[in-house]
This record gives sequence, structure tokens and C-alpha cells, in this order.
Amino acid sequence: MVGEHVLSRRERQLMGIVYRLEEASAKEIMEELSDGSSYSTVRTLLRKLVEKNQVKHKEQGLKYIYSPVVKRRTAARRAMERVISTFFEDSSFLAINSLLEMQKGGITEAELNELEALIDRKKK
Amino acid sequence: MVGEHVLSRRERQLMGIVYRLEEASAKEIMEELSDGSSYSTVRTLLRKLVEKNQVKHKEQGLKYIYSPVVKRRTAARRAMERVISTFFEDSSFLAINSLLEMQKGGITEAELNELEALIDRKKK
DNA sequence: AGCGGTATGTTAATAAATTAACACCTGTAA
DNA sequence: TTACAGGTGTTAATTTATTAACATACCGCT
Repeated sequence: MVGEHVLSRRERQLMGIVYRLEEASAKEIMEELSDGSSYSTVRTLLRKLVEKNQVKHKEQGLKYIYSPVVKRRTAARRAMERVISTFFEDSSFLAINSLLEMQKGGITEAELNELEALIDRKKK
Repeated sequence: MVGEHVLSRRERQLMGIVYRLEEASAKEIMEELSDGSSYSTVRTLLRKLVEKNQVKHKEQGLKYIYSPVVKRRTAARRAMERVISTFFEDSSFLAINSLLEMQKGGITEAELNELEALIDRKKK
């Protein structure tokens, strides 16, 4: 797997924010960080992420709006694959199994039904 | 969220290996890395992980056998939570949904049935 | 035109991560 | 008992990450 582990700690942290916000200015990202990092610091990190082709920016009036280069769905899949490979022996079944048990982000009755429907459809 | 993002790039990479192997000597970890890292390098990293209380080691004859401090299940849940928070709006439903679509680590017919059974049980 | 607010660009000091050389310890085989 | 194989501990050089000060550019307003 080439190109894995390319991001530093801080850079990953920022990418997390960028993915959550989808689009954001340096200022918004700084606020989201909510540690005392200076504006200048955040912008240096963003510039590095641009260099590393992790985020791009478009100009909006005066400022830059940053967004991820790799689209959310793709990044989500990759992140999932990493977790599943590390902790679930490469089996998404085991992962789903564990997710169903999780408290946090609990699943409603309606969603359970929806999942069943999805599984049914998949069986055909 | 205190104590997040505490590991460096390399340290995370090693933790991934440690979790996959559950137990391993420095030599085994070095081989698993399969980049040209020297034995000495791997051991320095492991010592740092011990300092950070991420792995522990027991002696086996002459050598150390390393293993994670936080047990696999717990680490798996935390990793999942991170992914779900970043990419699935904190909804495990959406995450499962996406996992069902994934090709890699595909799910067999039997597993689909098992999942349905699990969901049924959960509905009660 | 000049000023203030809001950005970005440049640069550099400092801290941390990364790598690996080297010293040392301990069983085992000659 | 010696030396060698296979480990660990110590230390340090180098690279990279992290932080942030400072300079510069641009827009809107008086």
C-alpha cells in the first residue's frame, strides 16, 4: 500500500475537520480546532496539505475555501478498510456485527428495519 | 476529547501491526513492517510506545514479547467511533449502510442471515 | 488618497520524530 | 573459557513537524 501513513498527526487532525465540514475557510478550521493554535499555524498546516494534494482551495472573494481532494465517500471507504483490516480480520461482517452492538450513535427501530430491507435486497 | 492524536505516524503504524499480531517480538514487528527499517529503529519505537503506555511487554526467555495495553475490542470501538464521527455524521446506521455496499471483505449469504437474526434480536 | 480590517505569503526558531550506531548482557556450543 | 548469536539499553545525529512572528496584498470606507 503505497502512500499510506503520509500525514503527520496534526495534518490528520485537520483532515478530519475538513471532512466533517466539507468546505471551510482557514478561520473556520481554526475555530473548529479549539485548541489555542494561532491562525498562522493553521494556515501553514493547510498549505502543507495543499502541497501534499490532500486539500484544494478555491478563492471566495478575499479568502480561500478549503475542501478535500479525495471525495468523502472514497475517504470513508478507505478509513473503514483500514479499521477493518486492523481490527476485524478484513471482514466487514465482523465490523457490522460490532457496530450493531455499539451504544454510541445508536440505531433506531426504523433504521433497523431499513437495514433488514437492505440485507434482503442484497440477498437476491 | 483528551488524549487523542497522541501517536506519531510511525507509532500508529506500529500499533496497527501490534493489533493485527496481538503479540509479537521486536523482530516479528520489524519483519511485518517490511520497509528497510533497522532492528534498532523498531526497538526505539517500541520503547516509546511502552513509555506512552500503548504497549507492554513480557519477557519470554531472553526477549520481549510486546502486546497492546488497550484491548483489541476497545481499540476497535474507538477506531470505529473516530471514522463514524468523521465520515458518517456520528450515525452507525449510515456506517453499516456503507459497509453493506462495500466490495472488499464481502459478506456471504450465511453472514447476511446472521446479521438479520442479530437485528431481529436487537429489535426486541 | 489613506486607513483599517481581513486575508495570504514568507521565513525561521523550536520541538518532536525518526533513524541507527554502539555498548552491553546472557545463554550455548566448541 | 571463550566466542558467537541473539537479544536489550543508551545515546546521538539528522530530518521532519509544529508553531508563530512578521511582511505583504487587497477591499471598502471616509
